Amino acid sequence: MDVPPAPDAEQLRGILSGDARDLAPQLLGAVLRHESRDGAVAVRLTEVEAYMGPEDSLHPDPGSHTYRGPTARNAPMFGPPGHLYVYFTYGMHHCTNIVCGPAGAASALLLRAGEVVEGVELARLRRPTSKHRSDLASGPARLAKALGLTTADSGRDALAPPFALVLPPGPAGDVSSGPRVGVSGAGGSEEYAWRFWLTGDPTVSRYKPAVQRPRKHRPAPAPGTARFHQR
DNA sequence: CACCAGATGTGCT
DNA sequence: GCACATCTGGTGT
Repeated sequence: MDVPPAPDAEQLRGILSGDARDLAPQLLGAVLRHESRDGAVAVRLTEVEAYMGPEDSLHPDPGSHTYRGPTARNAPMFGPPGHLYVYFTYGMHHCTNIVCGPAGAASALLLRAGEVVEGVELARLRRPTSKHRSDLASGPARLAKALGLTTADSGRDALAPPFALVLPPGPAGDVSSGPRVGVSGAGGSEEYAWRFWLTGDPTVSRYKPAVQRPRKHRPAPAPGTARFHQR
């Protein structure tokens, strides 16, 4: 029985140059591996979310970090596919995306959850608070922590050492979809149901709707007052 | 299950 | 300057 050869890194990059929303189901079941000085950890992805860029005029994505254009932080999202976009949030967490789409088009898949399939001991050391093996990478910041990723890894190529990405040979299982987690405003609505997960997988993070923030009151400048910059 | 403190980079004003 | 954040873990009901 001939098995089609696994795509090499550049073929994989070609695949990843597609639309993140179409790629999401293919990435479910894929394995991302990171080898560090401390050892290797690999995660089989079970939950991802697509984020698009401002250039998608049909469906500009108000939930995306790129909605208001390029900045120093989101620059990797505008770069070539197959690279990592890692950002820091809530004062103590990192989240990891794999960049999709051709260079110049900002889109990515946020890695929300997975199953640690290699380096469970190291992942446990990195995540001492996890009580069960299924908790090790069950959430975007948990997944980044288990893989040992920080903003220092943002922009690095996920398809070259010390990283590796392997797609599943075929569909990994039934895929469900729904609104994205933690995205406030319209970007978190059913209209942007760009969260995808393997139906019934125990490592998928528990759904939590975005916290509804009462629009913070921004005092209007009193009439007659002017603002000017220090210099 | 609900609620909430934590702690700081980032981008808008 | 300051509000917000693609979240997590702990506590209490």
